[in-house]
Amino acid sequence: MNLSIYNTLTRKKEVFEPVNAPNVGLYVCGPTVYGDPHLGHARPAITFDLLFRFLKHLDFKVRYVRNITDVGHLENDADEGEDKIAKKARLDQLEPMEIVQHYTLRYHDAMKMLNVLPPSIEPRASGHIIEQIELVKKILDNGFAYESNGSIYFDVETYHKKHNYGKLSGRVLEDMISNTRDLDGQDEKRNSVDFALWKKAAPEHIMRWPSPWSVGFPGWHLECSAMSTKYLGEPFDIHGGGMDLLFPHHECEIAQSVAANGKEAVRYWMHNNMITINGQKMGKSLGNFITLEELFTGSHKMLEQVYSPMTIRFFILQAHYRSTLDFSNEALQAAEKGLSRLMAAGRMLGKIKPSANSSVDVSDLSSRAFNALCDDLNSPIAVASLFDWVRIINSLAEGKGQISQADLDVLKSTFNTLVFDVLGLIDEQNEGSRHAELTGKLIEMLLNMRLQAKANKDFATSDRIRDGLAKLGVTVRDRKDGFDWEI
RNA sequence: GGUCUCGUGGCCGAGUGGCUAGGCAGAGGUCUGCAAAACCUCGUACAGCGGUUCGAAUCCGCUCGAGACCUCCA
Repeated sequence: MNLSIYNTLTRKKEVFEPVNAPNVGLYVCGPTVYGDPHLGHARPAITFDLLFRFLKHLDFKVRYVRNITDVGHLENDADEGEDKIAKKARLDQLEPMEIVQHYTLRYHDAMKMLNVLPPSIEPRASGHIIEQIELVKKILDNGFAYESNGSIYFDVETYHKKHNYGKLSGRVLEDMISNTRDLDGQDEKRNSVDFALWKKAAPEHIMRWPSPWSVGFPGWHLECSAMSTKYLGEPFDIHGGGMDLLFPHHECEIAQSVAANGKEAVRYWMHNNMITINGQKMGKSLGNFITLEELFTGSHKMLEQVYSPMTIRFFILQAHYRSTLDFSNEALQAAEKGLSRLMAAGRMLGKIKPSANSSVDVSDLSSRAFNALCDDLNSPIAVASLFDWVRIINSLAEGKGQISQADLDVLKSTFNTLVFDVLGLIDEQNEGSRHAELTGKLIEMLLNMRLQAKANKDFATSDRIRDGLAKLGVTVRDRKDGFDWEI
């Protein structure tokens, strides 16, 4: 079974063939670090973490590059637009790099909690000014950019005469020109659709670097073009990001690559869809976003309860990455319950006693899940198939049906591979700290005493133990041959 | 206004020209000292109206509705 992925460029699913197998180059647009990471950030992070993990599972050698945007991302496209980082620094009276450091660490913390693997390389825009200047030079030399008052702009119309500006987003340049509103402060540009490659910095601007044209800073779109090809070569395999970056960001990346090198740098473009809240996009500018920390601590007025990082991860995996996903307490609670059932079944696997023969077909179970992931990362189908396993595991645990030792071993290892390695879920109850281990042993000691009490028909003691544990948040479930518990 | 996407049972969400995912919630049952869990059974849903077809929720057209992008956003 081959992996196929939906390529935004061609609008269809294509069989994935790396340029240089078994190596795979993957670039994903990371965050602009000027605020706390929110639920929206979790979507691409988890989507491409799944891709990263699955590619590795398929024995590809993946170099995963995810950038940190720490300069050049303007508030808007008008020339007066302020750099997001610089603005935050001004408001908080901090060095821009303090802002960058603070929110980069916050982002890393959140990613770790979501069990998102760190990328192979995490380059920063500010660390690649030289590469970006070189790229601007090439584009200028090839006649696709012009200087204006110390700033360099990409000449979209000239580019479009030879190439197709809009091929990724499906936009028609002529329409865009006629439909663009007049914005203030665009005097430097020849055309409203032109975008900045290099901006001359105002005197009060702190983040500034020398260049042949002015002391200034690079344009936002430039960093991804410069950093992706620096580390992944040209062309490289997969470029990912949120759908909202499709235009203009990724369209401009293509234009920059073609203008500089005469060819496109990316073979497969992948875009995750948005998370919505009450049917509307959750976004910074709309002010309706929930930060990941608020979710983990339940501290947001819209949240009815705390949602664990794994609940968020599972919630996101239960939808296909190209669909919008609507946030609600109800949906998140459903995900939480489903996940806990899945994890309980995983723990139950260790308690199943093998028989001489099997009444279940183990190989059949795994193929459905892995085939689904091969089909453009269809994680919802993969997850759905897991629940077939859950039913079988629970039935086996109750002594209904039989499984041989060999099949049981296969079942365990496939379950672990799929659930923990590929989907990247964590059994939060089994998180193995020494405290957790001790707690588990204490709980089991109490439950064994309760078992004894039950055997003696001392239900008063038995209930006292169960109720006491319940008050501490430990759910007890009686089983034929003992008990099961969950925090 | 332009470009595009979507409209699936109480909720979330897959899928697809004929074999009616899955989760959560709900109903009944089995088990159990009780409870919970687990297991079994139960919902014939695909916005509306036409058309194509032996057959469409799945393809086409129209209507209505929602959203995204077109300015920063994952």
